[in-house]
Amino acid sequence: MNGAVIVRVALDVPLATLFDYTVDEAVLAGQRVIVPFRHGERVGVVVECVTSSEYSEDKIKPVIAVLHDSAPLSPKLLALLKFCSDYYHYPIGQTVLPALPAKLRSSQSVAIKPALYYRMAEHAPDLALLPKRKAHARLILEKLVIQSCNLRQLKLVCSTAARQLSYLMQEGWVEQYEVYAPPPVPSAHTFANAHQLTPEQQKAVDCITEANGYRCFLLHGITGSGKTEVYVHLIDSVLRRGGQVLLLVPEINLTPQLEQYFLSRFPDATLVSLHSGLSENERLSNWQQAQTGLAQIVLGTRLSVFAEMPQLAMIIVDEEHDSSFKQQDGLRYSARDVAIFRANQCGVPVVLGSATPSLESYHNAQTGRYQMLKLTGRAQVAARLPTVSCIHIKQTVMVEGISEKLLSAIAERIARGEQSLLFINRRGYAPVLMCTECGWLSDCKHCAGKMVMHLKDKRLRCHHCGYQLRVPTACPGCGHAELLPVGTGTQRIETVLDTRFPDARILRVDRDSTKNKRAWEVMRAQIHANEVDILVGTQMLAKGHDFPALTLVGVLSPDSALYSSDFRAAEKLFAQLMQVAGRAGRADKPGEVLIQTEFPDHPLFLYLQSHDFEGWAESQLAERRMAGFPPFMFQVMLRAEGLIESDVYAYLNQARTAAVAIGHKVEILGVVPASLARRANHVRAQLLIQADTRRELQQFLRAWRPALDSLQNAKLRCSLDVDPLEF
DNA sequence: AGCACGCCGACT
DNA sequence: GTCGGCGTGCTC
Repeated sequence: MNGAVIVRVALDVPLATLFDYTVDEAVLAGQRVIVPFRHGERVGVVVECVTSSEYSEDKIKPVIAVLHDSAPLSPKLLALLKFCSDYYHYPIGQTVLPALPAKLRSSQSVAIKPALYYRMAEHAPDLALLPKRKAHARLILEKLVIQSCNLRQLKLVCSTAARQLSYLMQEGWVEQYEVYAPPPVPSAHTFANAHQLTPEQQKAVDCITEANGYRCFLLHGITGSGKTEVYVHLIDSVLRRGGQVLLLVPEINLTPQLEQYFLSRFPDATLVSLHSGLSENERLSNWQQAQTGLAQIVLGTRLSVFAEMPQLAMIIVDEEHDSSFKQQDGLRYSARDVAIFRANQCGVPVVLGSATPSLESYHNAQTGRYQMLKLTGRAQVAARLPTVSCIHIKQTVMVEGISEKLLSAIAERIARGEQSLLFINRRGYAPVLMCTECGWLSDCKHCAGKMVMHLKDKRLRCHHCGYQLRVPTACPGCGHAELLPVGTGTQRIETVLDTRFPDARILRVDRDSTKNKRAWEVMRAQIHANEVDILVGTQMLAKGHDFPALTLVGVLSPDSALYSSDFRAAEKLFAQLMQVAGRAGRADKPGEVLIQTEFPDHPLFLYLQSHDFEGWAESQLAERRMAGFPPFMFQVMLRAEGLIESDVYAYLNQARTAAVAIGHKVEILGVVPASLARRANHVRAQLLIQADTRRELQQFLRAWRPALDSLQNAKLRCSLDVDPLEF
C-alpha cells in the first residue's frame, strides 16, 4: 500500500457506524467525499482521519473523489452532530447528512455561490448629474454612498430596487461585486426605531450582554412585555462586536413576517433565514452565508440549530416552550436543548424567551441552572390584560355548542365594530357521525380514530391517514336514514354563527381553509384591515401577530385537555390559552376572554384568570414531582409499528425483557398501545423507560441498544425517542 | 434503507 | 422444468 490515509465517513444509512475508506490526497474532517458503497456511489462526510482501520485491507475501498466545492464542516459542528447522534441514539450518518442542505448531499458539485453586493462605481458621475425625476434611483444612490448593500437591503429603501439598480449600473453609477467571505471589519449598522427600554428590559439586556461565556437565560415575559425589543438590543450588541446571532423560532407560517421585521430593524446587517419554505438553491445560499460568516443574523426553524456559524456569539430561542422545536421523526432532537448544548460548547450565552415557559425550563430557572429574567411589563401591559372568565356550559343556554352568553358578547362586538375570535381545536364540521338507531360511529377503516365530518364537500375524512368517503345517506350498519353529527368543529361553528349573524363577516382559519399558500396571507390582510367581524380558528390563530381590532376571545371546548392521559396536555392548554388571551385587547380597548367549560373551578382556569403563570407552574411542578414525571424524571420511549399486531408486541416484549435483564435502576412502563393504536392499518405500541437522571438513562440506553439492534425486524418501524413530548 | 442471495409454490 | 414470492443478511 502507498501509505494511504484512512478516512472514517458518515453515510446516510440507518447504521450506527462510520465507514472506512482509503484516500491518497490530503483530506480534512468535515469534507464531503464520494465513496463506493455496495453497488453504487454515495456522498458522505469525513468524520475522522485515522492511520489504521479494524477492517482488513482488502475490504477497504478507496474514496472516489474528495469534494472541494464547499468549505468543510468545522470540528465544532461535527462534535455537535456527534453529540446528537449519541444522545438521541440515532445513526451518525443519518444525523450528519440531513443537517446539510440537500444540494450538498448530492454528488453533483455545487458552485460556491457568492453573495451579490452593490456599491458606488469607482468613477461614478457626480450625484448632481442624476436626472431629477429619478427619485427612487437617487434614494438607492444615497444609501450606497454610505454603505455597500445587497439587493435585500436596498429593497427596504425602495421596492423597485432591482429595476433602479439595472439602470444605475447601465449608466455607470453603481457596480455589482461578489462577496465570498465576511467583511473584514464589523460593518457599522444602524438599528432602526430604537425604543427606550424599560428598566426591566434594560436589566435583562445588561445581564445577558455581560455574560462571560456560556450562560442560559430564561426570559419570561408575557405577551406585549417587549421580549422582541430585548432581542433587538441583544442582537445589536452582538453585531457591534462582530459576532453572529442565531435566532430560533417555532415552525410557523410567520417566518417571512418575522424576517421582514428584523430586516427592518437591522437594515444594514445581513440576515438570512432557514426554514422549510425555501427553495433548495436559497437554502444552500443562505446556509453558505451563515457558514462563511457573511450572514450576521440567522433566523430559522429547528433545523437551523445545525447551521455552521463561525462567529456565533449568541443563541436566542423564541417561544422556547413550543413543541415544534422537537422533531418528531428521524433524529428526534429538541432544537431548544441542542441550542443550549451548542451555546455551552461555543461558550456563548443562550436566551430562552417565552410568555409561558416549558415546565422543564422554568424548573431549571428555579433551581439556578438557568438565570431567570422577568419582564412583567407593568407599565404598558397591566392596563391591557384581558379579563378572563368561565361560562359553565351545564348552567347556561347552549346553541349548537355556543352559549348564549358568548353569542351576545359577540353581538356586542359586532355592534361596536370590533372583532371576536372563537378558538376551537377541532377542524371540520363534527368530529364524528353517529347513527341514532344502532349507535354506529364513523370509524376510519384504517385507523383507530373516527372519521371527521366535513360539510362543505359532504365527506367523512380521517385526519390521521387521509382516507375519505362521501357522507353516507343511510347508516352503513342498519340502514337507518338519520345520521347525527356529534360534537363541534370549526365548520359547524362557522355555520351556527352564519345563521345567527347573517350580516357578519365570518372567517374560518384552519388547516383546511389555508391549504393553498397565499390563502393565509390574504386572510391576515383582511383581519388587519378589519374586514372581518368574527374569526373562527384552531391553534393556528393562537400564534402570530397582533390583531388590533380584536377584543373578544371565546374558547369553545378545552375540557378534554384537563383530564387527558397525556400529562403535558394541561401545560399545553395553559400556554395556548395564555397565548390566545394575549390576542385580545389593546390599551384603549380592553379585551375579554370567555371560556366555555364544565369545570369552571379547575385550577388551570383560576390561574389563567389571575394571569398567574408562576402559580400555575408551581402547582404543576408540585404535581409532576408527586407523580414522578418530567422534569423530575427522564424518559425514553421505544415505539414500534407494523402491519401484524403480534410482530409489534413480540418486538416490544422482547425489548422489555432485554431491558429488565440489564438490571439498571430504571423504571419500565409498558408495553402499551400507542395513543392512536392503529394508523393507516399499522398497529402501534410503545414502551416507556424512566430514570432519575439523564446520566442513568443514557447508561441504560447504551447497554440496551445492542439488544434493540439485534431485535431489528424489517417488517417493523421502530424508533427510540429520548425526552419524548408526545405519548 | 436498499439490494442481492436463497430456497419453496404455480405456470408456459 | 422456470418465474417469482419475500425472509435473511450485508454494506467499509
